[in-house]
Amino acid sequence: MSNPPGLRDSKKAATRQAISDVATRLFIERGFENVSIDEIARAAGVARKTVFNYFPRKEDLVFDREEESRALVRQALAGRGNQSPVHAFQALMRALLEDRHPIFRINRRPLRFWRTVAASPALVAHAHRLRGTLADDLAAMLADAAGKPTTDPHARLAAAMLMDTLVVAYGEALRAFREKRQPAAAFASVLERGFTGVNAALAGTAYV
Amino acid sequence: MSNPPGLRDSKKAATRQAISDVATRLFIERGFENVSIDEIARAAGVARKTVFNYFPRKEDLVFDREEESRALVRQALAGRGNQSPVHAFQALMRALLEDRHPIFRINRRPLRFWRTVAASPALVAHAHRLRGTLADDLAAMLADAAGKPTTDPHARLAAAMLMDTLVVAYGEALRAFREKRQPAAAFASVLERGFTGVNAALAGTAYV
DNA sequence: AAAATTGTTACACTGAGTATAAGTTTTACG
DNA sequence: CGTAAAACTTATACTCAGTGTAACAATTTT
Repeated sequence: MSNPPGLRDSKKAATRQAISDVATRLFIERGFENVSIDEIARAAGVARKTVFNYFPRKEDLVFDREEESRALVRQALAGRGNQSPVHAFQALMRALLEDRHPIFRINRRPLRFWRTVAASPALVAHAHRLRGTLADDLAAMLADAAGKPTTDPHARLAAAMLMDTLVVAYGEALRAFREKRQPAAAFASVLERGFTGVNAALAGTAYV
Repeated sequence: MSNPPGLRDSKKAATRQAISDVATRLFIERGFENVSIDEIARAAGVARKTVFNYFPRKEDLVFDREEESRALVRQALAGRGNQSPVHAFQALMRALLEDRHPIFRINRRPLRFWRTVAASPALVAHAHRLRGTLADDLAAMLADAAGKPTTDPHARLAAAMLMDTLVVAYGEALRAFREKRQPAAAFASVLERGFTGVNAALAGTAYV
């Protein structure tokens, strides 16, 4: 499957990284809307088309780590043993928090990142869109794990509420960090409230 | 405040309606992505710029009733007496369902509408975006009603979960309608589950 | 009936995103 | 090795959404 990297692949990785780095810098300096793909291509010493090659939409230059989280969840649900799908998901989140997993990294970088996002209507819109598609995916995974049809409303409800919990908890953790309070405690507090809600909502179904 | 309509205003309303009707028809016939603003303008006998005058973004030709629902909620929260904000919201939703309010209309029209939406990635994305901004607005309204800062995480959690409940319940009602089951019952069933979850999540806060 | 408002239009422009074919570099294979 | 196939990059040209501006036309006000 995964052969030794090879010159081509490492060049590709380098090009992709170069474009991403240049774009990130420009976006932070001047804001997402005020940087054109042309500029990014020029600054990265690459053709306009090459940028689109790696990042089909401009927003992908900012958000390009969806797949990572999806894989994490899929994996956790696959290896959940006889635990219920929702509890497996909740256990995963608690573990990620406990292990300080990079996906929940709470420091100055994501703070700056989300500040850049908040400053751009297009990026805020894209973030909402991502939340939506991730919730849809999670719903399908939960339904699948419970052996229900992928459109089961209980799965959709559970997935959406779990996503909300994560988003709100993470946002609150960042706020706590900014205000020099305890981020992990803030995160956990919202997390447990949300989980309590989900468990109550789904009581009596195959998901909890 | 509201003077008699006047020729200008009625012409405006007519133009807007004409554009909207033409666009709706074309979108249903050929799909959102396969109809350009130019075509809509031509078919409506109006300048391209006039279309953008009434509908700043192409997606607004499809979704243009956000404000309506926002007003409904704002109104309910304003006149809630000594009821908690979340319960006032829940009571409103139960009442809208009970009264067969047009906003929760369940028949062939919204079914076709959402089929058109589902067929277009851009429209699905926009629907997610709308869900997000409506949840943000609701959070601000709830926080405001409870006398908390607009960024209160509990308000955000409640608002997001309430939005999810509505979206999933409505989707399930449409599905029930399509499958000739009882839409209202399906709606109510998801609604009450969601509300139970929200109430459990927010227990002990100022919101329930 | 003239003047002031306000909506419509024509024109020109920017920038995202797509299509295609030609040019380069890497890899695979004899 | 050296050549051919595969894969990435590039140039070019295009479509379409969305914005800015100023001229124009219709309505409303006085």
